[in-house]
Amino acid sequence: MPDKSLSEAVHRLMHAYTHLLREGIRKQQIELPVTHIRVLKGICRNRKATAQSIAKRMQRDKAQITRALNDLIEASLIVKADNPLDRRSQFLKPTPKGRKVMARIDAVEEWAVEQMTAKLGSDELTLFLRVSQTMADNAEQIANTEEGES
Amino acid sequence: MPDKSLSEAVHRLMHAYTHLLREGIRKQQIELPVTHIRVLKGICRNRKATAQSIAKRMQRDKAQITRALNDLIEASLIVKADNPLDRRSQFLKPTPKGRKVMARIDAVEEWAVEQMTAKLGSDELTLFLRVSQTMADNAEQIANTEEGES
DNA sequence: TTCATATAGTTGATACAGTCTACTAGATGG
DNA sequence: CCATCTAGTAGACTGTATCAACTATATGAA
Repeated sequence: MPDKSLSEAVHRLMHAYTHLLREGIRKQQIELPVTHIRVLKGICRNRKATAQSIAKRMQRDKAQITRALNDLIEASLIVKADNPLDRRSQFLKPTPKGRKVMARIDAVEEWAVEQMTAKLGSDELTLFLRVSQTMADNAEQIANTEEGES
Repeated sequence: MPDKSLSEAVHRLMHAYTHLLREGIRKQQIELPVTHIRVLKGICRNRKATAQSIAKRMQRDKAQITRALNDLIEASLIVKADNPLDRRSQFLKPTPKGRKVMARIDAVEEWAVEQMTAKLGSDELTLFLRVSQTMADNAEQIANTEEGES
C-alpha cells in the first residue's frame, strides 16, 4: 500500500529547505531569488550555455529563464556573447563578479546541506538521492506519456 | 563531504511531484490549487480544525489559510461552525460535497504516489520518508534558532 | 531561390504560492 | 476598567510557473 504521507513529506522538505537556503542567502547579503541562483549555477557549470539549454536542463518555461537572465545581466553577474553558429541565440557566461557570487552561493548551499544532513549517514543520503531521482524520473515519464490525452 | 546535488534533487522531485498531482487533479475535473487541497485535507483529517490550527500544522501564513478557506467555502466544500469556547474563531467542517471531493482527491494522490514509487521497495520508501523527516526537522530547527539574530 | 516550417528568444497576461503589515473583534488577567 | 494577547481578515507585494503571441533567424524541400 502506497504511503500517502509521502506527499506531505515532500512538501514539508521542500518548504524547509527553501527557507533554510533563503536564510543563508539573506545573511550573505545576496539579493537573488532561488530560481535566479539556480539559473546562475547552470550558467557557471556549463560552457556554451544558452537560454534554451538552461530551460531544458531545469525543465522550466523559457519565458521564466529569459526574465531571470535579464535580472542577472542587470546585476552584472552574466553577459551574453554571440553564438557564431546561430544568430538567434547567445552564449551565456558569468562575469568575474558572477563567479565570485557563485562561490559564495556554493558555500551557502554547502552550509544548508550540512545543516540538513546532520545525524544522517552517507549511505542513507546516497539512498535518499537515488530514490528521489527514481521518483522524479517516474513522475516525469508519466507526465510525458499522458500529456496528449483526451 | 555533503553532496550538493541534494539541492537539485529536492527541487526536481518537488516540481515533478507537483506536476503529476496537478495532472491527476485536472483529469478528475477538480478545480482546486494544491494548497487548497492540502487545507481541505487538514480540515477533513482533524475534527475541531480552526484556521489557526491549520496554519500551524501546515506551517503557512494564516493570511494564506484565510484566503484558501474563503475559496473552499465559496465552493461549498466546507462550512464554518461557531466555536463556543472562543467567539473569535470558528470550527471548520467539510460539507458532504467536501467529503466526496476529498475522497476523489485521496484517490488521485494515491495514484500519483503509486506512479512515483514504481520500481521502489517498501524498505526504500520507509527510509526515504525517515530521511526526509530528519532533514525537514533539522532545517526547521536551524531556522528557529537563527531567526532572531543580528 | 523561395517558401513553408521549425526554433531561439522576448513580452504580456495570468494563476498560484508565500509573506508582511495593519486592522477588527474577542479573550484574559491584573 | 484597562493593557495586552490572540484569531481571523484584508491589502499589498514578491516570487514561481505557464501560456499565447510575436520577432528574427535557421533549415529543408520544391
